[in-house]
Amino acid sequence: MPPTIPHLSALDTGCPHMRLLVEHVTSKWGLLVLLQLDGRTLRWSELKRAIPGVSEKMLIQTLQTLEADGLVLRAARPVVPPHVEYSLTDAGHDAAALLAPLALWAQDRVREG
Amino acid sequence: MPPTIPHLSALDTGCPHMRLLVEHVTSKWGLLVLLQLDGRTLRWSELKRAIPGVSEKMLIQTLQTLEADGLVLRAARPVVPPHVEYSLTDAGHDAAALLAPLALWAQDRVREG
DNA sequence: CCGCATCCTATCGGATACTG
DNA sequence: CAGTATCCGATAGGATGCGG
Repeated sequence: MPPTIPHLSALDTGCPHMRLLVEHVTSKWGLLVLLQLDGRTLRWSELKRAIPGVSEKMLIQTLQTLEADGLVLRAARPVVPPHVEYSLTDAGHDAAALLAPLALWAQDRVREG
Repeated sequence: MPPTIPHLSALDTGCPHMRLLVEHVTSKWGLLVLLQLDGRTLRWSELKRAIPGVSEKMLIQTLQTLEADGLVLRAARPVVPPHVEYSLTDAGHDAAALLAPLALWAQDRVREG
């Protein structure tokens, strides 16, 4: 079986920065947030409802991490009560596009076995 | 921006089994093992040398997890001293094929920012 | 050469309560 | 509504030493 990429020539598999970013987007809630925001904009409360089981702490923390990574866009309107919308940046959409097939593959595999 | 997949219709984003498998293949050492074994067979000691910084405990543990998931194949020849070879199953190769682009994307992103 | 067992610590992540 | 603050248990993962 041939390798998927021209073997490791283009990839520094040990790079810690790359690892960190991968950890962020594949983390328990990071993955769900990116998939939920793929192709649409959601308010904080909508996002929370769309991801059953997530705690407020983890949702905020995950969103802040992904925002710092430049994957998630936070748009706050200064009204009362507060109105905050989350969406994906172009880079975030790229990430979602890479993660969706991975999630689908994993789901298909566990359905059989 | 249109969604990457026909929105969440085919994907149960909350499925714990799917999550677990994703965690395994994207884990700190799981990712590196799959990429290193992509397209070639390595002995345990070779694999350890190919992944700088990995402890024996984590390497074994990771390999056993991936083997239990049906992604890694362990072939032990009953000689002394022991000779054990690791390679990818077809499913493991599929996983590597999905992970390599993700790793490359992450690497390209951290190089800029 | 390959792997198991034990200890130890840092971090992840859940529960709860409080604020502008 | 959209967070912040604090506590606390579980686990990931590193260090070390032993065994066939």
